[in-house]
Amino acid sequence: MPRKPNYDRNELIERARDLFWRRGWAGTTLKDLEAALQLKPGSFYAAFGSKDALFKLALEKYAMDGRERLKALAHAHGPIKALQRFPAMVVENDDAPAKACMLTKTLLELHAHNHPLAHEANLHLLRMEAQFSELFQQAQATGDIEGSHDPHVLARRYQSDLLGLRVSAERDGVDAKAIAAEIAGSLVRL
Amino acid sequence: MPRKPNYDRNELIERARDLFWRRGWAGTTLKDLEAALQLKPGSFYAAFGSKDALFKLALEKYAMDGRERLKALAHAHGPIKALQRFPAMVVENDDAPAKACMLTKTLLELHAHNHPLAHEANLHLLRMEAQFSELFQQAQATGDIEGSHDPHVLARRYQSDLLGLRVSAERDGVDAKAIAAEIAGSLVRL
DNA sequence: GGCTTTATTGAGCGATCACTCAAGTTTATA
DNA sequence: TATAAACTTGAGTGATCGCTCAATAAAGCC
Repeated sequence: MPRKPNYDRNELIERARDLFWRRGWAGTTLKDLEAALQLKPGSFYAAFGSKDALFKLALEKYAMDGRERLKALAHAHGPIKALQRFPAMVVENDDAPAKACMLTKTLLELHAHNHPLAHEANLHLLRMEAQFSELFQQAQATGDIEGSHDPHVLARRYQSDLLGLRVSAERDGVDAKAIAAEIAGSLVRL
Repeated sequence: MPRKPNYDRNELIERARDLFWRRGWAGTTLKDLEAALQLKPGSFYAAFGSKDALFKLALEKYAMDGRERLKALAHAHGPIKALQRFPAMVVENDDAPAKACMLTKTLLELHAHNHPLAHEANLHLLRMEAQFSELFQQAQATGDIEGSHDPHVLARRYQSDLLGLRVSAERDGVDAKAIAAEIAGSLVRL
């Protein structure tokens, strides 16, 4: 009976993710979103409810993409090679709206305000860490790295290094690829 | 002939630094600053000119404190021990307004907007990196670490690890002290 | 072609943003 | 003690914030 929206909701969320990722939460205004999504205020609020609700969807899309990229890498090259290639992959993606991690940016911007989105970002980071841990565990099972290390400890350190790498990559005049190579190299000696 | 201000300018800058550090640039309003500094708008603008000008002063104070803390550590324990203790020192400072680095937060929030303060933050990070490099060089001179490593490469990686550590420390449920210990530990095997 | 249902539009809401400025107050010098 | 210079005050500026809503347009079902 009714009328269908003349936009692709999924594509709108992706465009919103790119905006939020680049400009941050406070740095992205509704005017920006209306321009990027080609939506008037009324349609925007009919479709998404609020700026925060859309940000949450954007965060989820961002996090899911990250998990799937890692999973694809592991499926193609095995656990240890996936962990070694992931840092460079993240840093060399020139199409991305920013080098820094959107979860990091959200966490740092909103954590002090006890904003629910900061907690949301942390949850996504935890899921990513669990995936790292799983890969380390698999790498131990296949004998690629020593079995004496605690995979959770390895994952925690690996993620911290990744977060640092991506902050560094956002800076001007820092050779992030070199840092990525060093992180990968440190996994060889395990 | 004139009248003296009834506040300590330096103390006001420190209070502003703590606010900005915690809440970020957009997240700190002039109302917040007026309340924390006990200054009416007129006095505020007479004293500092603008929110951005005060933020710049706060950044400089933050960066200088960091450099001096590292310098004091090196003077007390020598270069290699200073580099080993610095991560834990940063993470265990419970009085600080935040665990994350103010330079990182500023850079990530404002870089996409080409805001001058993002460039300012990057400059302070470069000065810090130079100080790390100098300590690595000294550690090589005293034979504490191998001479084959490029101190600039070591400093770049060390700083990246530190940035990651401090992002991790801002998260809930992450054992940052353990990560700090691992960063320190990796310096022993050089 | 009605009829229902949803999408679209855009003017405009109250709140808050960083900031201004004229008037009043305090202090040091003459 | 009169004067000049700097500091303090706080109401109020225009701009922008996220968001609302009544009016209008379009699409599927009978």
